[in-house]
Amino acid sequence: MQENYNPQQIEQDAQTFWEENQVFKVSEEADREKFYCLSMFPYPSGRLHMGHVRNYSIGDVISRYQRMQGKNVLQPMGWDAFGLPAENAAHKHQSHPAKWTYENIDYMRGQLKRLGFAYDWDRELATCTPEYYRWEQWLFTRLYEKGLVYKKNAVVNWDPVDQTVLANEQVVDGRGWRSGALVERKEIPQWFMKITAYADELLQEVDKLDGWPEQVRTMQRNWIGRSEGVELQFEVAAETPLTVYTTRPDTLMGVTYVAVAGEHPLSLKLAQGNAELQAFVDECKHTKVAEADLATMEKKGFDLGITAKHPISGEEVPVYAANFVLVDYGSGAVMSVPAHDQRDYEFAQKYGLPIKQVIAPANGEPCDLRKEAFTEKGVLINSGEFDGKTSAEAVDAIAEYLSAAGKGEKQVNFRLRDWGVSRQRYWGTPIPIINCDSCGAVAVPEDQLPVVLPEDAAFGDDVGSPIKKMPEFYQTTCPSCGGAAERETDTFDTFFESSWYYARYTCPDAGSMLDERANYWLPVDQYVGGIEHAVLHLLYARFFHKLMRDVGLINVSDEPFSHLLTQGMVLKDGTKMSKSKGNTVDPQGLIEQYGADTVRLFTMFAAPPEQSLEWSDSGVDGASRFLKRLYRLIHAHVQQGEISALDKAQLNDTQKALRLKLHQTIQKVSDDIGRRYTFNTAIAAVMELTNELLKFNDDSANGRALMQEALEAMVLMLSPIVPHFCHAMWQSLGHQRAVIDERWPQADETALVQDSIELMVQVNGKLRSKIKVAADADQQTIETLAQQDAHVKVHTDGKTVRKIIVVPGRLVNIVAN
RNA sequence: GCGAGCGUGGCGAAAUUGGUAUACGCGCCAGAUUUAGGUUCUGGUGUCGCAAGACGUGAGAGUUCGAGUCUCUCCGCUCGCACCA
Repeated sequence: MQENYNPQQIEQDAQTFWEENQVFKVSEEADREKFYCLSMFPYPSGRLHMGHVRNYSIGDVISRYQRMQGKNVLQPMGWDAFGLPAENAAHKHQSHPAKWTYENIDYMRGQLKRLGFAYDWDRELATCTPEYYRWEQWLFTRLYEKGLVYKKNAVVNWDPVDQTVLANEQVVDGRGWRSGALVERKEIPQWFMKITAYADELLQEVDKLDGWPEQVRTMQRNWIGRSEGVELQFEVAAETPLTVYTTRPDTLMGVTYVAVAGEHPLSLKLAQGNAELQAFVDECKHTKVAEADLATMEKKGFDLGITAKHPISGEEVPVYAANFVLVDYGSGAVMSVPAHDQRDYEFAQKYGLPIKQVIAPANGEPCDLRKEAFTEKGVLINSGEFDGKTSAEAVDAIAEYLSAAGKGEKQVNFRLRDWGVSRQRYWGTPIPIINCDSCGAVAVPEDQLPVVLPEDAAFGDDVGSPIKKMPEFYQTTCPSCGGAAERETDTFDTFFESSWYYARYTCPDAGSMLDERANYWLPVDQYVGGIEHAVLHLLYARFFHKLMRDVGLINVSDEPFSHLLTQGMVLKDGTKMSKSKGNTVDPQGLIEQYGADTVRLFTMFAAPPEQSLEWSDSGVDGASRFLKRLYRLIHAHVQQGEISALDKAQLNDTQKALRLKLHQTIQKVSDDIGRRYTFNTAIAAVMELTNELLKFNDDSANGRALMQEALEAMVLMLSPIVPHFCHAMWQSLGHQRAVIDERWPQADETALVQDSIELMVQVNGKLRSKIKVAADADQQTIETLAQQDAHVKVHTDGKTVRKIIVVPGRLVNIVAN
């Protein structure tokens, strides 16, 4: 053993050992309990950032801990390799997305290996390879046959100068990020996946995901957003009736206008020959597609000059075009009740529309509609035959009335919308569809898959997808009639690839989408990734799992991830590390300076995994210092030579106290790592023990045996976190077998027995003293001892003791006045 | 706007089931070692107060013998919002 800690040497040796012995390669073993630990795969953006290091350190600690529990642990890694940044880089540098992506993968793979993560690299996959994406093309064609995908028009951000579709992040202050042109909303035909067909199951099974954080489950429920309401029609003279959906049919008699989207057919029709309205419709076109922008922009409307007939009263109410109504969500029209909806209220105030109260507070209290809408439920007024009914009664009564009149029906709605998967981009999976003038959209037959993305496409200054200008790609023949036809040149949303990669890792070389191995490994036992994926990625992956189940590829589970850990962001100076803010810390430099173990130790120690982590350079120093101290402690111990067996019966008080502390630490660390996932407190407990050991100067045979016991336990407990360090220390402590093959230490119950314990003594809830009592002291003894205590007496003298509360093993509270 | 969180020393944080507020680490102060710097080691470090003690977990209220923890109101910050991944 060298005198000084040399992380670079130690880490190289450990990694060489792991690689030569292929210790992380796993296969299915029917008689062993499996544990599938997955971290969200990275987008190969160039270099690892601290968020990756944190994510993968957490996953690695859990994997290594589970391995020490004797489980057959699968921990894979791969690349979420399609995406916009590769395309942007290609346009910028006139290079190619494939080259850029593969070079990034090679560099980042090297970084991951240098960090010593226990991955089975034989299962590595990159989603941009035809071997991967061919199977999602296959699934898509199957789903097309099953009617679970369809094509419809949908709105995109359109840059009129660059003549291209922009992602939301490419729209800055309403303008294209390159051209600076005012972005327009434009409708184009796109493919959709019927995730709404699974809305009920996706919602119901959230209840079963008890290994997920409650906040994520709530977000999923809210996102799916099941609501019960009524769909009803407002007739418009000489036009198609307007269909609206409301969750508050009890307020129906308070409708004073109807609003339709600016791009609603009715608005568009009336705009012809009405310049003012046309200007308003055009203005509506310049709203970003993002919901947040719609919700926060100024609400504007335009009187269409026509009326709609109230389905019950027959009253004619004005119809407005409004910029906040979405044409492609629901029916593109909403009924408005200003008295009982705040947004409608503000709109009515702005445009001088009537506010008609139809709900009164149930408790008879007055409500002032001069200030704001009354949005709670209550009792109906001004509602004709429905007067006096409660909101709940009125919902049924009004629904029945509408149903009988053929003007409406009760309906369950979901906020969840079908998933638009078409992207007008190059660097993605080609959508396996051929458009034929006579046969329509035809799925590419199975024997013609994969539809390979041409990697020789030319990238230059111009924006947009190059395959849209490559006849050699899109010109083809119709598989159905044999006539000339054109391929889809759109590609899939990259969420498509990330929705099933977890399953493909189980059988990365399968000659089908998945094979029987998936049923051994699935579901994922622990999934680790950023909280920013709480809704979309996780929902799409849950959806895909059910799709794969329903085409017969999976039969062991309905859900992909049984436990989920959402890690917090890495911050510097209080804000998220990002290139644009210039506050990034490159892990590479730290690894070279301190070694991988120090970087891993700091990221695990600085904060619990679900909280944001504030970066601190001096904190990294602290982590490094701890490893050096522990190294010196082990070195000094090993230098003293042979160790004899511990004689538990002959321990003195100091030794007993240290051994108690040791086994309490084993208990705590086991709980912190195994159950609580609070790695920071686990490390703190080991640090505390280290401090005790540094003070423990006992050269006796039993003292040295106890030191050996403690150091061995600490090395085992730290090995998931700083595996290279522990690999070397385990050898130094005299072991032949590698620490990677050892089991997790067990606390010795006999070491945990205590004769006496300390109790806090409070008077009226304030801490006044501490008393030492026998561990088995009865309540009467404790009460007497507490009352006799001098510090207690100061506060109870002259008062009457009313009550004494004894919390066993913790405290005594004397209530006196 | 809607949805979900967070708020504790100078800083990162701990307090797991309503029961010792600030463990562990950083920083800082003092001392030892060292030619010096760095390293390493020892001690100290919430605020006010000479002390006894009082105060103290974003603000305010409530429940309780007892509240960082539970309830309500408010303030501030962060994340997501369907084409960033």
